[in-house]
Amino acid sequence: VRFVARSKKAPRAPYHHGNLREALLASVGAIIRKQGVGFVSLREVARHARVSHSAPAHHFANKAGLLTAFATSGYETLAGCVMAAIQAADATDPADVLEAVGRGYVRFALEHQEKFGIMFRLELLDATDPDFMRASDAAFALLSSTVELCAARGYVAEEDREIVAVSAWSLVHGLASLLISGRLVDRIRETDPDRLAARVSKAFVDAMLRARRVRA
Amino acid sequence: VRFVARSKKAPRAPYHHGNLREALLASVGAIIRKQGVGFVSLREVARHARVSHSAPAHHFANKAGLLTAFATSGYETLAGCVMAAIQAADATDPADVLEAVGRGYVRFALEHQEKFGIMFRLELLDATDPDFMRASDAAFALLSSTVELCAARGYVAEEDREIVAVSAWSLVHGLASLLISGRLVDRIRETDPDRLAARVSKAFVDAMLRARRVRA
DNA sequence: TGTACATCAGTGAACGCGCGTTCACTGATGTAC
DNA sequence: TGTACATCAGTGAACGCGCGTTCACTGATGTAC
Repeated sequence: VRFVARSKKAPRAPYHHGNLREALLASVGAIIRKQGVGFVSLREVARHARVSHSAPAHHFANKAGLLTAFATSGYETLAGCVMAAIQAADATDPADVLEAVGRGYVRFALEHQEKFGIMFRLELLDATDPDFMRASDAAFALLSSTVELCAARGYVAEEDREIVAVSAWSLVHGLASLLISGRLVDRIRETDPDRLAARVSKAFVDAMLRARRVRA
Repeated sequence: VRFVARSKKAPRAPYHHGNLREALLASVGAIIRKQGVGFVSLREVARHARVSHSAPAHHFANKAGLLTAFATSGYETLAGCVMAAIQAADATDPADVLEAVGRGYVRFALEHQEKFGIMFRLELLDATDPDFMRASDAAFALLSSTVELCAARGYVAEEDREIVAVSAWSLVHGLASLLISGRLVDRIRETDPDRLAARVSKAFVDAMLRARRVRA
């Protein structure tokens, strides 16, 4: 009797969650961080968010929809990290900005591995989702517009613009991937990833842009 | 009756496969190529190789063992592709060799996507397997020894050796990953991946090595 | 060359499990009047 | 302010499925004598 009375008094979990959509997305991240992408299932996500296994269906059409929304938030966070790095650099020279973009990209990947690890797994996502496309295009635009600015200031010859943009993206993407995969550890002396990213970005911009500047 | 007679005459599949281990590894590749990594299961692999679902257990301890053996063969193929590219370049200058290494790496990744796509997924593998470690170390040694040769010939300052090696690896690894992920398509004009890889490799070696050579 | 026997390489049934999705339901909320 | 009712956001049982692994088995091969 006392038990029943207590349970009546106890603050019952509300039937309506209030912000389940966001909570589910946060659960996806927590599960990937703790256990890995392979452990993400709709049921596990629901379990983590403490709702029934069929609750997610009210917010996402299916598993791919959930993961796509999660990846979309990843591209938004990426853009935010890159912009934060740009602003922190407080640079007027676009070559300095490009260096900051590189640092921001790698930093994002390492600080948000759970997001980075799924953003390029198109086979798990619905790549035609409009929000997803918008977010990923916006993130890519930060890089390519910086390269274009560099070209406008004479850092990159017109015909090299595309190669420089692709190289820059490949460089930081590869560095982040290798760092996360663990294949780089024990093969290099520089143990601080932020410093490594900064050194790699600087070496690239020094060699590919600053040293070959066509005109000021 | 006639049916029975025919089935008796028909060349029965031999009870012993003969080379099941290799056939299973080939099946892994075929399944990834046709359907993707997510479709690889021990049962599907056995089905593809036309044996019972429990046959693989005689050749691999478990699923991770099968995938690790497959990834190991990937690192061996990678080393082969890189060496083939080096020999095709017929170069004496180590900077030219480094360019060839880059081309070979990307070419391997694109021609053997089914292998590349699993070689860095350590969470699926048993990374402590001695054969796996040996094969991946050997592949990495091709790159780092080329960079060391470049350093010995004055192309890279002593203190930059590590950064150049990491940058080179990151660059080609990132380029291959982005090409495969499809995030690069429609964003660049150069549609031939081999040519793109050659241009990116050349731009990198030109800027990071040739232009900054310390001594001949 | 023949035979007995150990070993190897398969088979197929069975196990327990977690999955995505569907469906009828119910509690909570918001709105029209 | 109160009430009827539509809509929204959850629940929990049920479905059918494929998975990895185990196990007792059997056919094929190799080896000792």
